[in-house]
Amino acid sequence: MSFINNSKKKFALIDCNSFYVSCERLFNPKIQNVPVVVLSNNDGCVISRSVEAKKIGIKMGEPYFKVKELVRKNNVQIFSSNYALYGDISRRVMKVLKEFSDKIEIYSIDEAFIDISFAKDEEVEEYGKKIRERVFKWTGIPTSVGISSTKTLSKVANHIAKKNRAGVIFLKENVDNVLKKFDISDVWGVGKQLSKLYIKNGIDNAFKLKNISNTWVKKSTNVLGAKTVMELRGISCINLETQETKRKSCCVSRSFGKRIESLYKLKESITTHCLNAAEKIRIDKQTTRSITVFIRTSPFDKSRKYYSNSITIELPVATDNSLELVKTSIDGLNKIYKYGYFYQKAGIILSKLEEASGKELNLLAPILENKSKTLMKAIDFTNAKYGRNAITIAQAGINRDWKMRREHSSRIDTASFDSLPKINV
DNA sequence: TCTGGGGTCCTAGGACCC
DNA sequence: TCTGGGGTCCTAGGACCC
Repeated sequence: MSFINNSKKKFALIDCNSFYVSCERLFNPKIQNVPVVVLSNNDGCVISRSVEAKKIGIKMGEPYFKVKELVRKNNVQIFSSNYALYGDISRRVMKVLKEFSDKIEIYSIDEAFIDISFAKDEEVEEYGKKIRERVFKWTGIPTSVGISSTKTLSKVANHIAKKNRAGVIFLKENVDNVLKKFDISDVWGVGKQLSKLYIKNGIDNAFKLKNISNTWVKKSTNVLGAKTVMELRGISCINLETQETKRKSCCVSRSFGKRIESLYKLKESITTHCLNAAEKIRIDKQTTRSITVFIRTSPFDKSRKYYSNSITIELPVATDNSLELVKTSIDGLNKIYKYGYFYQKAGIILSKLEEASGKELNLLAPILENKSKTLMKAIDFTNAKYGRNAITIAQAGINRDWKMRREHSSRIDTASFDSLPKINV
């Protein structure tokens, strides 16, 4: 089984350039050729940068407050993240890509692998160009395309295509010269820790990694490390995941706009997160058997004592019922809350998710069960129609002064008519 | 003053069983 | 005083990804 002939495999990785920035640019002609940055939730960190912003020296993941001076000096355009918009544009991009191959793996919001093994070597680059052109024409989003015989190598190709602004890069044979110039920490699957380990052992580029011994890599890392090495050698062992599988856990968490102390406010936020998570799993027709509640103070604040704690509660019967989940999570919160700390973040994780179709063993009351199902349906319907949290429960709070900051939102939602720009004629 | 959020997979080690 | 060995299952925590 493991000796399939991979020599003719071809993976194309299509990755949207500065995706969030590109989405904002779709609706704002004024920000086309100027430095633009999109911030994470709470306007915390830089998570997307235009080419111009990169040139100025704004780093990925940098806290916003650290680059404020740079932003001011260079008149950088700032946007709070707008995931409703990005999600919608992403679906449109993926729809276009599906026309090029039905063997597609949507890997993240802004990138997808497709299998184009059917293309001949001499046609591949042309094909890549065609993909780029059509995505751009139909959605307005610029992309980079990397093509090679393994997913890891197509990542390398894509990285180079982005850096060179080449658009399309096809890495065929003789990749060694490319790999020699490819930084070890840029290799897909090599993170901070592995980089450290490799560099300590003199392996500082992808070529050296490709040539280390199997025994060493297996002993020093794990199966994933070994797979990366094989893939650099052109032996495909990370398959295309074409099936859209349901999630196995569901986490909803947020940092607060300002630190909070009171149990009362933590309850509001945990309740809100719980309602949102419950709605998410109901949409996917899933139920949960385990809920984790966690709270913590800021890990960056050295002037105060750090506190972080979590509790996991197993549910006797798998459920998707908001009220039940809220009640359970609040019980958990009561157990881990400590007075006297300034909390920065709270969240919940639903795990052990199951298909909702499975029979629930609630002997007590099928009637009760039905009633609550109807209620959940009504809540979901109303919230879908009138906006998230249109219907909520009192415990989720009304003021919510802990809500996250979003001071630079473009307020565009391509999936909602209400937020379409108004034109005066 | 101000540092995101949501996932997956792997492994070591404990619990348990015979 | 001496105190097996091998197997499975589960979980917490770590590392990685975007």
